Amino acid sequence: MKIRIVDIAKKAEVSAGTVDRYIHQRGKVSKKAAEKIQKAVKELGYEPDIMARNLALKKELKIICLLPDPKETKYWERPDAGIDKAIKELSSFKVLIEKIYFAPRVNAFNEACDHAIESKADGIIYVPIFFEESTLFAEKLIKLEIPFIHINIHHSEASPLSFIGQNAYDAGKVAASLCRMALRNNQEILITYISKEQQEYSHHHARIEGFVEFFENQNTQPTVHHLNLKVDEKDSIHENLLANFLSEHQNIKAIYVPNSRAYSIASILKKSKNTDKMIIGFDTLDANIQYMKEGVIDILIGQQSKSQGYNAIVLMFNAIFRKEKIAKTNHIPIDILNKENIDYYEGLMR
Amino acid sequence: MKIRIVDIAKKAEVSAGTVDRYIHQRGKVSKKAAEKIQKAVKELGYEPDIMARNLALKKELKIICLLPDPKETKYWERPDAGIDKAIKELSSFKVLIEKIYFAPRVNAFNEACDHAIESKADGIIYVPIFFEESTLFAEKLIKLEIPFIHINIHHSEASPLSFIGQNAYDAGKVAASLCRMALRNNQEILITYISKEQQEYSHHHARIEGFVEFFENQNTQPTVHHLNLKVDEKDSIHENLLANFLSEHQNIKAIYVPNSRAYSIASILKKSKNTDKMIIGFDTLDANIQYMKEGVIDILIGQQSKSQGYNAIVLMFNAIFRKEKIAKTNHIPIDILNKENIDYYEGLMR
DNA sequence: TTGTATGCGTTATCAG
DNA sequence: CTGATAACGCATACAA
Repeated sequence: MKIRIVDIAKKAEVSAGTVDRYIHQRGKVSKKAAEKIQKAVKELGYEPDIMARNLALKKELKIICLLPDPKETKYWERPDAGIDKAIKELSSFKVLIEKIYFAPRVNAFNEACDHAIESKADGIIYVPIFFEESTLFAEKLIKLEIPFIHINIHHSEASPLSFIGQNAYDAGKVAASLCRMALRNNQEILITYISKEQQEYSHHHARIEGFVEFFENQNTQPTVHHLNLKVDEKDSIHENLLANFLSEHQNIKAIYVPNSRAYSIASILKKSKNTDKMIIGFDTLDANIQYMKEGVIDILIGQQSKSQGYNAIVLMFNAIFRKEKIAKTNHIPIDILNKENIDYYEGLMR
Repeated sequence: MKIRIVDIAKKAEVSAGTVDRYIHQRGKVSKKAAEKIQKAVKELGYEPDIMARNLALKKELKIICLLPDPKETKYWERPDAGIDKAIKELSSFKVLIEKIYFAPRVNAFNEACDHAIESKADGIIYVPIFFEESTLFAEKLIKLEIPFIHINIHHSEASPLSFIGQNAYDAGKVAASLCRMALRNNQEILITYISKEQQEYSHHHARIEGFVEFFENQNTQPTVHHLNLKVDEKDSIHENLLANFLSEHQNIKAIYVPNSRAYSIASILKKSKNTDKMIIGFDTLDANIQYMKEGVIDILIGQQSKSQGYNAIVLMFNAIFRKEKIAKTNHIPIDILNKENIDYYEGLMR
């Protein structure tokens, strides 16, 4: 049978109002009353009725999500879609979920943070894309006692309520394990990191580390080359650099791209009809998927981007609305995708 | 702003009761009233408040789940766990979820079906493990107008409200694509199907078909051998059969097990120190995972068993409680698992 | 065929 | 500090 507030009120010989004040520690309750109520709660085992609570609630909770503008970086479309899904799903609850996009630049990030703080949220979800600024922001939030969750990028020094994302180091190892499976003896590997000037991300480096260190524990260790390219350079420069590198190192049979820009390498190789290389990259951007279906990209590592956005919201909701304690880290699976299984990816997330 | 029943009642110049009767088509409503209400609903856009509805509801919905006894077939532990998760999550709603286990035999299945029908459920979820009996059961349910969902095994002839599970044929292709990646020229493949006497499942055969047909579309086609074993036979018989087969066909480098019994092949190969074969199988049973971590099994194809159970319930709940229309087929991703990513599998499902 | 009143469990307000 | 009571939006029983 269901225990209601009035049930424990009767048992404790006080009124429902007092029980409510005790349970939610609002207003003052005398010691005598508190003790009696505590006893009654323990004996009867009260569980609040979420439905009734939500119906009676006056003010609504506010959750703010800060994320890089999907218009600027395509990757963020999917977490964004996940957030939208959560918004729809939670629409019958009294929660207001507000999204703030920021351009992937330090000052835009800072502005967004300030804006979020002004909005007086009950919980904040953000992507700690800039290390130091994120730390600063976290300190402010802690001072204001606003709980916050990190998604996608690991940054435990800011001690968020929870982190939800992939273990980048191990993701690199997974990529390496697939290279090892496919490569023959003496074949070599090239790691191409295409990044913006002065803007390399720690999780990309972790993916490289994991990849490299995987082979250090193997019996036979293929030669691993590195080639760093800058996003701002012209395509033709990349084409030349890559072509030269590959012709100097004829044994390279696999190219590892530790961020979502595999499509860019794929485009070069496709143009030059250099078709015998294996490409392995990250993230299911449309462009990546397209090249995978054409057979240019062989493997993509997926990180369930949509589900990350979705679950960040749901976690925060459960934490502040239902007062559940949530896990400090929520590691997303490291998904191996190829031409054959890509069509089913993130199936039930729609 | 939120539109309530009284809002549209006022607009339509009738009482809330009439609106309620119209919306839920209970009781009679005059044509004039119906039209006015319809117009008001269209203009204002009414969305029922799930919370308030649930609070006011008298009787609770009943959902029954029929699934093979996890005690008899280990595989079913995970869908079962998923069902439990859904039960917990929906506990604040007025739904009663009842599980019925059956031993994996025809008469036990039939008994369970009868029992389910007697229980007068509002929705039934079951595993159509026996083809003809499932068809019969489906016909009864249709006659009784009880909606039902199939999980894990595809059986569209019974025309369930929805099917949730993997595309077995494509899963076979995924397995094949990984073999192709790993195999060198001239290396051969062995398919071992370990089944019970007179009890082969169509989805296992589909996994074999998909596997075989994948290679038919490739340039170079490895030789594929077949070896069928019966579960009831002694281990030693299997050991001998396999040993003989492998010594007769020295070029076999990969063994494909189209059901969850890869551990059984792994155990044989481990014992005989036959360590250079690649094993690829299905499902993350503890035994399979164990052998994968030891390096005996190389690849497992996962089908998110827990999430299947969980989502079956949630889907049914949404269908009958929130009256959502749900997709006829819900294909689960075809997950590629190896030693490196297995620890993160089904991460957020806990 | 229609309108109205009561209750679901909680929150929030207000008078004691 | 405490108790009583009116919402919240909907379902349901009953009266008209």
